Amino acid sequence: MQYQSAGPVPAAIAILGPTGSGKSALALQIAARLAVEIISVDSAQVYRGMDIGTAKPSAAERRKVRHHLIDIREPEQSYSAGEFRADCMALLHEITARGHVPLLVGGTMLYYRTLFQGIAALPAADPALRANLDARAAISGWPALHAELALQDPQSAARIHPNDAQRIQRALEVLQISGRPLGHHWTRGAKPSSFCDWHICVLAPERRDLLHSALAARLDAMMAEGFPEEVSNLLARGTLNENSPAMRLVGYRQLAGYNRGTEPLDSAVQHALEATRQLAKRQLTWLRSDSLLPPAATVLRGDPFDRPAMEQMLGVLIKAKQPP
RNA sequence: GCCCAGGUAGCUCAGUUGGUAGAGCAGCGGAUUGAAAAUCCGCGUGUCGUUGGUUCGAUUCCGACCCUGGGCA
Repeated sequence: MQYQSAGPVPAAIAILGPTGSGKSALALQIAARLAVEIISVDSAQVYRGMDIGTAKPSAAERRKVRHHLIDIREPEQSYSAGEFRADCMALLHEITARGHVPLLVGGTMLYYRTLFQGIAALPAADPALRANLDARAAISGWPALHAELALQDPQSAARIHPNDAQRIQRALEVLQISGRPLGHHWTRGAKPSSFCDWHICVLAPERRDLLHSALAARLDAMMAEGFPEEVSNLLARGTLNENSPAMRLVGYRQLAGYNRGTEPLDSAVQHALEATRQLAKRQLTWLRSDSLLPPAATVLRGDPFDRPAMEQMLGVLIKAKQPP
């Protein structure tokens, strides 16, 4: 609500698609014709020093077009969907005030969801509390904590699977911090998405096999650019372990095994590729879901491997956004 | 050439004392509210190497052949 008084309703463009579907390339084509600033909607590109494996835009590209929400955290830190929403809302207004068009580019669909569908006003994560819950789970197991949740917050317990450690932990965390179940907060916090006039480009490959070969080629290129060195540099800091959010990222997690000597390189690379495909599949599931996009948006869907379709999408978009 | 061990799902393998088979991984589908590139859930028909034989019935037992390892020559 507080954003309605912040100025005119921004008109923004958003590009969504699975990893490797050419979001950045399309963004640069748009940037060549419109005065845009890019907002990265990517939970991995927030980390400094994690460039190759996150397919971050190059220094040259970032010099050409202003990018936001890249390199805003150290790999030891965490970022969150809630923080993203707040940061992004502020940027939408700042960029609009500068007379530029905000261009959102990324594949972190939960972040988009917080923008398009709103997010409840929930207490932030509490590391000490999480450590405490982890310790208890190590002794009695997550199903036991799920049983405990069932007593205090039956609604959440019914929704969350007993094996889903992360969500059980979050539900208990919210309960302990606020004394209220998750559902209580949900009914109060949701915000509408009508603060923005959205033009949304959805890149949805028709053929999975083409996406898979693009992902393989991109991983090869990352390896040639020195991805393993990037991972060993991160591990050399001595401050990261397998539970750090940054080291759970696709590729980094698998190459860390190679770096520690527990896995041969070819096998680590193969597993990294598989993890990338699985990520793309989950992103495509989001794109098929009807709980992601805002109801009132202008949505353009296209197959990124279909050149004419992409040209047409670009043309429609430029025409719609060009000032008269 | 001989001997031994294998040949079962895309891969690695289990199993069937004869009644046509199941795990892990991969893959596919789904969920997704401050870790989301995370986390979790669901989905298993495959000439059981080929071909003969025995049998009511063979992937299973027997023979031959083919292929892959290893050993001996």
